[in-house]
Amino acid sequence: PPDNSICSSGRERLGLSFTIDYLLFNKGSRGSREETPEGESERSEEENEEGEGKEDGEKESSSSENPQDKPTQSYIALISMAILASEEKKLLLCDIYQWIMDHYPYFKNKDKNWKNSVRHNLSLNECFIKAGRSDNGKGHFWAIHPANIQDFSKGDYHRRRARRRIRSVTGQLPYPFPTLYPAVHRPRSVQCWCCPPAHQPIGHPARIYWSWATLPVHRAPTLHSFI
DNA sequence: CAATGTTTACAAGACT
DNA sequence: AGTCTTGTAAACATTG
Repeated sequence: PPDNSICSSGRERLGLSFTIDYLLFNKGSRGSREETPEGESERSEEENEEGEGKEDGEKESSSSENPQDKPTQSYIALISMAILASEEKKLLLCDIYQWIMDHYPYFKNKDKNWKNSVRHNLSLNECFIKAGRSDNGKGHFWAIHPANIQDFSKGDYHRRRARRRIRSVTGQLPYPFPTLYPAVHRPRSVQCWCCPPAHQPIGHPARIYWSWATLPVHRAPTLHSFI
């Protein structure tokens, strides 16, 4: 599917085969995207991606295991699955709890330590980012760093790779950024962010960037990028 | 106050 | 062997 906000060279530079915009605006046709070149850098990272065909994100849950057994998936995996299974690819903390309990009965009627671990993982791992406040102002939506969506949606939750990818996109840590994922009302006609008009001074973005994740690699995000 | 979020510490395994 | 990842625990801050 065409993504008219990002030209192919820009996408290539980013090493991303889709963006959060893609996820928000092209629901339903997921998974049919071409592979990213991604040839470099990732070399020795194992390729044991068995989690392949979980197209619908739901059904695989705890499947064959005894529901009372602790899931073998890491917290990163559980949180990511919850988020990716949501309509808008973002969830409140309480919804993440709920999804995990719904899909992994092990966590039901368990003490709260696992919730502490969930919060700990959300805070600690760069692959999880805050995506706006909740409606009631209490807490944030949590989303997956766009640089990780591709891997995570394939069931590849390796953090080392995840971290490298984030840094390769942003050139720095993901925080602090003032605006995350405000993209819902983005006009479809916006021109490609990575190819500004010729008259535009270099390094001076002329138009609003819709999420820091879509910033070109060669231009480090700054506060001005979001205003 | 309870829920949420951040941070530190430590141990066990996995990885390089 | 050193580093990284993951899970667990816990202290503490923030927020409604």
